[in-house]
Amino acid sequence: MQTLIQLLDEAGLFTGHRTLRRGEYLMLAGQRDRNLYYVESGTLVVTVVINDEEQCTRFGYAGEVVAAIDSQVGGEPSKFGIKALRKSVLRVANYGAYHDFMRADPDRHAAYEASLGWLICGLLEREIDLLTPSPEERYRRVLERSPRLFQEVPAKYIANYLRMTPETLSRLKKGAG
Amino acid sequence: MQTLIQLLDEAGLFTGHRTLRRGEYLMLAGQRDRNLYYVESGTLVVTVVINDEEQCTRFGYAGEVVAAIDSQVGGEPSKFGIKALRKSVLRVANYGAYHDFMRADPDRHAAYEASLGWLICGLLEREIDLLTPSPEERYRRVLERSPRLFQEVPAKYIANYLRMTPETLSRLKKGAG
DNA sequence: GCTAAATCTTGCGTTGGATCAAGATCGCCC
DNA sequence: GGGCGATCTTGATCCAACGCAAGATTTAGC
Repeated sequence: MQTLIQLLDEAGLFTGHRTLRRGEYLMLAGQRDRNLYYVESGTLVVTVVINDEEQCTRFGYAGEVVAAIDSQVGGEPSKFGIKALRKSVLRVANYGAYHDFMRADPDRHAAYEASLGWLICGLLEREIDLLTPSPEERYRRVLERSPRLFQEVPAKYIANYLRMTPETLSRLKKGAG
Repeated sequence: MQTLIQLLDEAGLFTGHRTLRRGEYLMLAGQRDRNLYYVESGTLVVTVVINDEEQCTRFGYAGEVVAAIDSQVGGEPSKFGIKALRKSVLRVANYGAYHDFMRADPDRHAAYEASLGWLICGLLEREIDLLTPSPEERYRRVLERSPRLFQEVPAKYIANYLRMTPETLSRLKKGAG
């Protein structure tokens, strides 16, 4: 079966590559970004600044697609920034072109809508994680669902993502294996 | 301009009414529900059970539409329950029929996709609220954006929604006007 | 309108996670 | 592969929010 990325590639939607060093920003909060990025290698983090603190909202692993979703929907500058956690190589496509391409064919259109549905389910899951009162419970929930997170992302980002300090996460790891 | 509800009504999509007493459940978590509900009057709360505790994830006010979104997308039983906070009257439509109706016409289809987009933006906003570390800040963020919440929903539900105890919310109200 | 129940407020003791600090370890870059 | 900055661990202290309880107030239902 053909992957989405192969499909986009054959359709000539990718306009180029982008290489990021560790710590380099793909985009800053407050900017309008009209692209979609396929992560060929590396790891990205999507952040939002709350009270002058950078908070992690999700991660982009190799093989995944990232974009400033809120900016594509509302047309406004995005609230989110995206930063490379290590040297990363991305393929770039225009989001509007992707959008039009997906809507041009009934099957692709259905796939596009399905992807929105999964995105929504992911956000609902994330909301449940964040509503979970105990740090240990949050840790265990996410550990079970996203093993990749703990393999590829430095602990201090995981701690921030889990709404706790790095110290607390470190103690949880020790206690709960 | 014609509202979405008028459109659905004229298309004959509403199959009936449902009246709920205060405290009565429209649906329980773990059930599959294939309907969409228009809130004619009253107020609903969407909850999820975490560690035997009911947590509020959002509210349904008069004039709004609620549904077990995750259940419509994944086809699985929903993680969410929906309860009436007061006597409420709903109009009921089959979600699949609504879905097909919206996809049958290009304009409606575009409106349907736009509604998914706004849903996503709302969930992103909610994530930012929940990531906000200080209870006072969370209170002020939501107060500014959702005045209706504080008019129509008992404080203990608001406190739960804001990830704090009713006591803490009560003290914040006193302090911050 | 009256009554009962649910909700909200306020005070106070407790505590879990934050903060601060110091040392150990990791891993990136040259 | 070695040096060094960044990250991670561990311990000690602190404080903001929680939990409990009791009284005031509101609201629902008859």
